[in-house]
Amino acid sequence: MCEVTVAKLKRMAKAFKALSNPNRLQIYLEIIDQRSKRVEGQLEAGCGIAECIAKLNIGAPTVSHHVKELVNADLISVERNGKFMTCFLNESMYNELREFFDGKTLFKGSGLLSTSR
Amino acid sequence: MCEVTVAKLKRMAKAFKALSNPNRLQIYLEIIDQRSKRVEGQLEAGCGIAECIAKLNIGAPTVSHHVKELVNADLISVERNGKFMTCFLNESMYNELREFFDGKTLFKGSGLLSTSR
DNA sequence: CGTTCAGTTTGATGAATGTCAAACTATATG
DNA sequence: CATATAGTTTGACATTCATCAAACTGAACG
Repeated sequence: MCEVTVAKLKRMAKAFKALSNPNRLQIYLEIIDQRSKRVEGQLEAGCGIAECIAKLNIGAPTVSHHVKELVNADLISVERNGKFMTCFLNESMYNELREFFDGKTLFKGSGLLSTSR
Repeated sequence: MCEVTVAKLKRMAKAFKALSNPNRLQIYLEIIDQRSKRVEGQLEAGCGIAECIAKLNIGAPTVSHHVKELVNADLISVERNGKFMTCFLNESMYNELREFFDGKTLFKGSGLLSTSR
């Protein structure tokens, strides 16, 4: 009965870990920002990785690594667009995170801790 | 103009890091859960650390360490109550996190990445 | 005061993390 | 094809993390 709950907990922890590095968090925010521009009209907005490399003061390999971690945590997805890579927000994960802090969480009152293991 | 933003970003990253460990996340959830019970009537509910030690399958020193990290990230506070320690949710941080995923974030459209440094 | 219960502090240790430089791959373009 | 641009992979390194056992502190209680 708590199997789903434990799985969700681990997924959440993984997402939080991905957002726990300031540089990665900035990349994620940039992607959210770009998405809002897409909503404003243009279809395929997305966020170029090149931009992140240019704007953050860390090297390209590190940005590449961070983006991969965001993908791995299901927070974003990446698509090749010719020479460029474009990042897209994973809306369902974003919603899951929002609900987590909405007080509507499944965990609430579920006696979570008794599922130790 | 972005000083506040960068500070908030770091604070958020720190909070996410504190929630990035499954055991710590479980402790945090237990505290949220206990808080809801307080709202239901009893005044000083809170969450005993002893309970966490009993319910999680990690040792007391580790729980103590995790609790300290949650406090350090401003997610909770701890109070001595005779022989026991009691944990309380930091509501303002909880709200800050909720707003973060509400689309009402300050970061949005603020050209965050150009503040590299 | 001695003991017990609740939790902390102090090492120690193996694992994971963030970063970079160097070498690599893939796409576009002259 | 040669070159440039965008990004990845690999290997290395210093730092941080999660955990534990052992020793400690602080409150209650007989």
